[in-house]
Amino acid sequence: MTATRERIVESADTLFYETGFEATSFADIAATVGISRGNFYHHFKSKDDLLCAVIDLRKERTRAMLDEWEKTNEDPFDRILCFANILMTNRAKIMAFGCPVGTLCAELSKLEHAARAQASEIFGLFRDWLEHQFRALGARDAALPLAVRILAWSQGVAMMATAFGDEAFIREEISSIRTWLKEHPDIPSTA
Amino acid sequence: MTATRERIVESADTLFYETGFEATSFADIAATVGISRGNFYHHFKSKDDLLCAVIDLRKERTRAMLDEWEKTNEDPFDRILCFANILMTNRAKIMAFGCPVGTLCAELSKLEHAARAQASEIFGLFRDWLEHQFRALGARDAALPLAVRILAWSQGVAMMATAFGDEAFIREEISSIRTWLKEHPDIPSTA
DNA sequence: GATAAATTAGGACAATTGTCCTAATTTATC
DNA sequence: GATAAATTAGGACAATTGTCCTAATTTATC
Repeated sequence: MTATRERIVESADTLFYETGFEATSFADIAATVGISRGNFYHHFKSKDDLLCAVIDLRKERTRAMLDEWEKTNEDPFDRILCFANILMTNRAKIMAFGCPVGTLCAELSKLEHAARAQASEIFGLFRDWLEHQFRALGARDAALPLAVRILAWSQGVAMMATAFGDEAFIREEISSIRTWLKEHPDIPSTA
Repeated sequence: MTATRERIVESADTLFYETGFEATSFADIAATVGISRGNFYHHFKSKDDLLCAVIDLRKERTRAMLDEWEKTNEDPFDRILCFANILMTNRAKIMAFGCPVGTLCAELSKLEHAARAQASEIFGLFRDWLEHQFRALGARDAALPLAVRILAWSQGVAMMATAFGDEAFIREEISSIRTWLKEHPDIPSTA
């Protein structure tokens, strides 16, 4: 049975997000899952191995979320707005713990951790998906710059939300993103 | 003599930035400063106390930097560009360790650390200073939103730089910030 | 230059860390 | 239902953590 393994990854995912990778101990995870501490090494060969499993889970879930947005929205414009709206949907957690992707990348960078590049790939999934949407909107060569721009924008808003805890600001920025999309000269079909 | 205390704070400042607060041990700092490990407690009553001293140092240096920008630039427009340019000036460190202010805020949030609010005040210094500059440019009620917007923008660019390590992107974004400032309808004197 | 105060070195401390090992228990296989 | 395999619990481990204490040393005071 791999149920235990999945429960470990699930708990580690939450704890790594809410308290950080380094600050989360096996004792913390064991207490949450309800298993013995020495039992981890039957499922993972090290804490780094567990981290890799958590990152893989996040990548998988990110792909699923992006697919879902694509499936439930015909208009690429609306799809991009789905992306912007996660700031509002997850506002409580973002204000408390920051963006899960950004904060993990930052922590692994400081630790010079081998999984650093893997974590950045989650950003890569968003970037590529957004580029695809902008291209569908007719942005052509501007698609990639626009994708990174809106990704950076959302990261900036997330950081301000963490620092100042201002929910109204998040709402206003999402509104600004919508206006920016509609009026952008490089996006012919929405202008 | 307080020289030792200052050297401790100095080393801690660098190490907290480059490897994180939690991941930096007294042993690490002691090795850098070249003193005994048990010697810290004559200068600081705890690691949290040392963190407070580091944050105070950063706030002091931020104030000094902002004063300097104000002194060496007549035009508030140029002053704001000084702010945007730190992304380029510190690009190597930002790509390696992220923004020192943002990453500290994020880490302390996750740790639910008492000094969390203190760290956010560094962002507050930038925000208030930027608001002051936008007001000087005639932005009136738009000054505060514009200040937080450009602060968020810089944070987003810093995070992308950390994740993707793309120096050209930083350069392009600073250029975009300049254009944005010049053409913004809420800033009469630059439009 | 003697005396008091400030500073430092070195080690002890209890707690915690990730890791590993072994014995017990559960589960799957025939 | 016996046997093998997979899983788990519990504890040992060496290393490291922040913290504290004491004795030695340096510095300041008169």
